[in-house]
Amino acid sequence: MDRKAPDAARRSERSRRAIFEAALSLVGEVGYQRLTVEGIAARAGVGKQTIYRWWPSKADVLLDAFTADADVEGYAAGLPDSGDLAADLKAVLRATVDEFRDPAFQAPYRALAAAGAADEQLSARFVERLLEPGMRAYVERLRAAQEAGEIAAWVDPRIAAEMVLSPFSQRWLMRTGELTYSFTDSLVDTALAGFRPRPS
Amino acid sequence: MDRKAPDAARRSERSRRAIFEAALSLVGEVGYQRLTVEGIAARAGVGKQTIYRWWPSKADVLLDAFTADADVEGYAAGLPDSGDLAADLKAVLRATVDEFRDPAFQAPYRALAAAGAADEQLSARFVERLLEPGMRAYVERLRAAQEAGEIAAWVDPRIAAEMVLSPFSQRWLMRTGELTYSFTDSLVDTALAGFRPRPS
Amino acid sequence: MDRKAPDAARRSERSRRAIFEAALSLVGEVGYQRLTVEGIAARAGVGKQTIYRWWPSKADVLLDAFTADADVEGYAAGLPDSGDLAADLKAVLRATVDEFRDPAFQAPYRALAAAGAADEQLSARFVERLLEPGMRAYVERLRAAQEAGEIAAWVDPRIAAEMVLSPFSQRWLMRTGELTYSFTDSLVDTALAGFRPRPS
Amino acid sequence: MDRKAPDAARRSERSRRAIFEAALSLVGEVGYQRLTVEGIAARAGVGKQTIYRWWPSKADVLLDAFTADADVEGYAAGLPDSGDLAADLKAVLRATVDEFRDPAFQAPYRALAAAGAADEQLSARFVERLLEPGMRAYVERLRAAQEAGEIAAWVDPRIAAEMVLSPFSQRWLMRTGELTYSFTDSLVDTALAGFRPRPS
DNA sequence: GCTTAAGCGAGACGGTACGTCCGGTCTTAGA
DNA sequence: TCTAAGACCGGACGTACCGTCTCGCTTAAGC
Repeated sequence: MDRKAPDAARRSERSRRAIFEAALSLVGEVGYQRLTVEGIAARAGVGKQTIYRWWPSKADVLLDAFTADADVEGYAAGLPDSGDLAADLKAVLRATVDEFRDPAFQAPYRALAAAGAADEQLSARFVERLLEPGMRAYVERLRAAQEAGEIAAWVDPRIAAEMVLSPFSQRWLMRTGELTYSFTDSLVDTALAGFRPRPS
Repeated sequence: MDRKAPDAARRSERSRRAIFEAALSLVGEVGYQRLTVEGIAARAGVGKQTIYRWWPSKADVLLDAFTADADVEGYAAGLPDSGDLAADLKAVLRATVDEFRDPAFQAPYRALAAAGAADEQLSARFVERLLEPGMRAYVERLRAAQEAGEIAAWVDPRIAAEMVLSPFSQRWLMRTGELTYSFTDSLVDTALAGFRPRPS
Repeated sequence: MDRKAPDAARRSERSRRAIFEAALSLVGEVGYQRLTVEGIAARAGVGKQTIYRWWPSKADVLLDAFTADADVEGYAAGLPDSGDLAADLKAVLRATVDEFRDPAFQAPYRALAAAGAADEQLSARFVERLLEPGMRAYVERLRAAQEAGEIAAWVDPRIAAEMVLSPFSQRWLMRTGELTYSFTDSLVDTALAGFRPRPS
Repeated sequence: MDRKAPDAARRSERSRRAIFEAALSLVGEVGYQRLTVEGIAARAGVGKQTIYRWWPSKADVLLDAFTADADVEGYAAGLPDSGDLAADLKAVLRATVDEFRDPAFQAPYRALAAAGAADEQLSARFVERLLEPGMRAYVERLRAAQEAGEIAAWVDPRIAAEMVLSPFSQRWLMRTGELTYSFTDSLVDTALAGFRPRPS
């Protein structure tokens, strides 16, 4: 029930891209707090109204900008399955450590996470588009391992996935600890040790 | 490094308390984004300068307000130790679930977490004063269990604590899942299953 | 030299008028010292920025407000010339006495005079737009009288005009004496007595 | 009916002088608008309350500071009387031109005049202490000249004095013209020409 | 000479207004 | 009709001073 739905067919692709680039570069330069719609419009060479016409807030611009860049990257293909669960998880997590250390990736992602933590509406979109697909890939890899007998039947793959991923996310988001390969390796080892099927 | 340090001995305790109460009630009513220094000052019956004299930002006001209220509450005493680790962890986590559902607690805490996620300076204080003491209590309870032989020697209590706590924190902060007793119970059971000493 | 010149073509005439009316009514109610840009904006139903966009200070708002009202009124037409110089000057000065006793006229005019006395930049505009046109009208009427032989050739009309007008202005501005018809009549009589061509 | 009259006997002469010096130097450096009580107190090394205890406003401080310096200077002795009225007036006015060109004199005097123009209460004190004594000296010199037969009996010395002095004051205060010796000489010549007793 | 009450330097306090920044809406001209 | 541009109303920012107040300290007067 918006005032009037703009005609998407007539939308300027050039402006859309310019807005994304401006938003991503600005969030890296000045941070999310000082990222402004006016600033984005000015750098993109675009009128403010062109932003407000298509997005309700700077957070939504950033979310689209970020996913437009990154949506191919994703976990669409799922996690690798070499048959060795521990090795696969460690490899993926080490890659993730690298990714989260890249400032160009970190700045907008952190901004979105922080904005999502504060805004329930936004967090729904953030989770759906960024967090959930990743988590699902882990859950499915764990389920596959379970079917292959690598993991005990009583283990809930969702809980297991969260036990591996959340300590990483938390350390990164709240800066409660360092993000090292040894940390992620330990996470995998400690978790999998408990999930192995028991003789008993 | 500051322009000039105000004289803390002359500080008005009345104003300090009024500011805390105003900040906590306002953040609950209007949320963090619309929480303003002006609004706090107005509700507290205080000049804006009295806030700016003692705190650099609304986030710092809120952090002090929250910890002034809560700093006795804390984990200073450590987690209970009944000898039954699983029962103790479940009880504490269930209490935490209740706490995080209380709007009066949740609003300022979430605001601080979100602000900390975006601001490195702030997150250092947030972690030190709120997150780390809680985490340490878990780590110590786990270490005690390890010494009592309930947990295998190879387990790193810090990693173990994060595997129990972070999934909870992450679900709450990012709203990636429900916070139920059954969730926290599952976390404890799944984690501890893997940590038990093995016969082998 | 300004940061960026606003586009005068897009200016809101409605806002401009509302600002003038607010400024003039407020200066009458609370005086110049307590006249504030915020107060003007509030009464005019206008954002503060709309004032700062077009005027550098409250004094400039008032100057424009006053002259917008009064610029037709003025001495554009010159002083009356009935052939009887003394009568003409007395009539005009008596009218001026009445005018300067009207609070609606006096409040903004006095405010501008006081602000101009303190601020060289402002006084240049104040003199050019308000004082000088009036003075010029007197100078020209005196010159006409000189050509008509009513005034001696050696008299400098500018000096003569100041000798008639300045005592009046000074009494009013500094409150050094009463503004009565008999005072202005005396001024005219005393001055003209000396300017008459002598038989000698 | 003040709250409580402070005990003038215990007043600190050192502070009083320091305040005067600070006020006069500051008004010269930053102008009257940006002259602040806090600034005066800081430069004088004095508490703000020490100023508010003895003066109701910065204008009153300045008025006292200025007259404390200048009250000997004054016209207490009256104008010189050499027997040649024109010469005496020209000499005094030329000296006054010099004085009003001295920045150390001009800054506080202009500030007081401007503040007095805006504030009726203050202008009463300003006129009484600074303007009126000067004017009275002129009136008396003119009366003496009248008694000596230099000026016609019908001339009102007060009007005559204002016709000589006010054009000067007005030019200076409102910056409506230059302050030159030739201007003041012309004023004297033009005025006195009219006041001479006539044969008729 | 000792007490005590005032003035004093200092500066925190509740306020008001400043001039700036930006949010989100609206208007205009151009493509 | 969408766009670039930007004026508009509104409201919060962080700062500067206002005039009041309270704190110890110094200091002169009166006991």
